[in-house]
Amino acid sequence: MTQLARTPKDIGHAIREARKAKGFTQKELAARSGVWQETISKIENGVASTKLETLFDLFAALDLEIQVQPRSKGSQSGLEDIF
Amino acid sequence: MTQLARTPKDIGHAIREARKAKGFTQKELAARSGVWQETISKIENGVASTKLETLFDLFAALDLEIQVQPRSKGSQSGLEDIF
DNA sequence: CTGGTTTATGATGCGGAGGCCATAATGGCG
DNA sequence: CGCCATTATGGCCTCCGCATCATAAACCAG
Repeated sequence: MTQLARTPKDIGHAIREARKAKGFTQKELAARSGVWQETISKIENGVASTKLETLFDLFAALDLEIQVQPRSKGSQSGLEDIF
Repeated sequence: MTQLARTPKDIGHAIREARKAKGFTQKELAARSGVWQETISKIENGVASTKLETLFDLFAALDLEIQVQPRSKGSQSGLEDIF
C-alpha cells in the first residue's frame, strides 16, 4: 500500500485511500488533523493546490509519510500520463 | 538516492540535494521549472509552506516524484523526531 | 583582497488556500 | 420512500505563497 504521486490529484487520491483504509470519515480526520472537513473534501478531489503545511498535517493524522525519489520507471502504476 | 520526508524542511533538503546532484544552480532550476530563484531559495531552506503546485513544478524539472506510504518504521533515516 | 557567480533577504502587490458558517447533494439503511 | 450520516459547494474574509525587482550576503576562483 504505497502510492506514487506526480500531481495534486494523485495526492488527493492517496489521502482518500488512506483515510478510508483507517475507517475515518472526513469529519473525524478533520478533528484529528486540525484541517477542516470542507478543506479535506477539496483536497481529496484535487480541487486547489494545497499547502505543504496542510498536507503534512493530514499525513501526520493518517500516519503517512512521503518519499522523494527519481522518476526512474515511467509511470509504473499505470494511471496518469497527463503531460 | 531516495529521501524520506515528514516536514517541509525535509522536502527542501531533498530538492537541494537533487538540484546539486544534477549540477544545477538555483537560477538554472528556476529557468527550467518556472519557479523564481528567490522562491527556490526559500523552499530549500524550509522558509514558508510551499504550494503543492510549485513543488510539483520543481519535481518535474528535477525529474523527481513522490511516494506516499505508511509511516511503518519509526524514523529510520535518523533525523527528525520532533513530535 | 578583488571580481564574478550563486544564494539569501527585503519590500510590494496580487491571487488563491483555508478557516469558518450555511446549505446542498449524496449515500446508505430501515 | 423519508431519515441520518457523510461529503460537496458556495460565500466571506484573512493570511500567506509566489512573482517581481533590488540588493545584500556568501562563495569561490585567481
